[in-house]
Amino acid sequence: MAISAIQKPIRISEVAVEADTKSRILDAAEELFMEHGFEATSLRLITTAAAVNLAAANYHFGSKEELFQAVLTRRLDPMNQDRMQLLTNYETAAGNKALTCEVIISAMFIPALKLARDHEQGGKNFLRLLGRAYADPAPFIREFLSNQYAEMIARYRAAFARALPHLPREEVSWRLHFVMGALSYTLAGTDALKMIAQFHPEEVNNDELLLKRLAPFLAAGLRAPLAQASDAHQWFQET
Amino acid sequence: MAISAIQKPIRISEVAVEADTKSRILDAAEELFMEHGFEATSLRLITTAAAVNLAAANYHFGSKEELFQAVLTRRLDPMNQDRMQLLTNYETAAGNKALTCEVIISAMFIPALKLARDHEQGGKNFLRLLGRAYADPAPFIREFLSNQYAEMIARYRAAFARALPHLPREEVSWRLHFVMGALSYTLAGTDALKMIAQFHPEEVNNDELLLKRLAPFLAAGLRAPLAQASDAHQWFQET
DNA sequence: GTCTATACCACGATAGAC
DNA sequence: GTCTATCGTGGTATAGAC
Repeated sequence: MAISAIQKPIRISEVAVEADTKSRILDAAEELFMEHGFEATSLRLITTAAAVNLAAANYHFGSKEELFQAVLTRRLDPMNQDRMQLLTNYETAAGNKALTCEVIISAMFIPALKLARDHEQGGKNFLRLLGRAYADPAPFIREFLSNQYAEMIARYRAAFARALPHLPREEVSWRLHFVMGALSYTLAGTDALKMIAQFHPEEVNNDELLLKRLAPFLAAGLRAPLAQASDAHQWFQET
Repeated sequence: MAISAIQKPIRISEVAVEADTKSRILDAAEELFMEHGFEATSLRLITTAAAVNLAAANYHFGSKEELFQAVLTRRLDPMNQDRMQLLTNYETAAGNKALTCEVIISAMFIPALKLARDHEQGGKNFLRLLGRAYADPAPFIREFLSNQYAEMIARYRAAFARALPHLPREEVSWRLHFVMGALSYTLAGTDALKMIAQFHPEEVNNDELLLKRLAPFLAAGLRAPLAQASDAHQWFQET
């Protein structure tokens, strides 16, 4: 579950070695992908920063795409494990009672915040990388995330369905989709914020404060009354 | 305001000419950018599809980036004009009274729906392209959209601030940010939907139905009570 | 098994001929 | 305006050294 379980462990016979080639590539790639995005980061830049040969990247990871996936997996996998564990803990504590939307949302956010704070500086940028990847059109990224998230999404959809028993299952799925959208967009942001308003400078990069604002917004949206067919005219009849 | 006002008009002296080189490039680029995204679409692919020489793209548009901006501007500019005009109309009709969140949201959505329906097939995909561009890390895209949206965003922020007088201005800005995020993510989606649930097939590509679900969700979020400092513990104290 | 040098083809861009 | 030729850089495959 820890990061070390995913990286190739250093062989015991070696004592106090430098990080091996594979890890050095992974670290350099993470930093550069976070800074410039996937397409704008060249393998030559990565391997130069890692002080390894160009061909080593393809040798260890197969392709640039697989290297990118390895970078994401290393942090994403533990975070999603945490999310599901936290949800299980909450459900156990609640016994037969359904969880509230707020509690479910906090189970999604807390592991993300932990990641952002654990690797101070690095972790915060990783969330931005993740948010961007979530909206990336590249099929390999979409498919990869789809697989990485499938189990977690299913667990959360079930939890929200219990918390919102009056909503049709379809509506629950849509609203979960909106929640994921607002979350990833918000995490990817910082640049987008500038176009909307001037904030207190210390707030823009404070993920905790950011999510404290986002969570009530989303919880209220989740609890919104189901739109009736008779309401439709007030939205889109005109023009 | 119409699209033809932005494209270079065909000179009157020519009768029933074929679309000129510049327009052919623009049309082919729009279709291919929508299908594969910016980075994955090569100028060689575009110029081949448009049946023009490779160098013609750079001659007419300067660079691949500027060609992309031209593709966006052609449809985005009229849409944002429509949005602001619609908001003005609503405000005039309301007189001194503040608009409701629902009405303001509909002023954002209706022009997007009009675009999606006007150029059937093409327009729908354009919204996807737009949603993706909104989350793209490329600096030139972020800066371009920032400029394109600045005026419209300012108008809407003011409208929401009037509709939500009890909220601090900062909170209004944040919530508008969340609204834009959920909207663009939803528009960019279709792929992301698959990871969340199986829907009625006819619904997945029905933008009108989609926005009818999104609008009440967002309106409820906008009206959410402001989180008190004393509420904070229930969100993020743990772990 | 690891790592390196090198070659290959596609890309965006541009200079110069027509 | 349009085209050809060419440049530098990108991802990738492979042969061979250790």
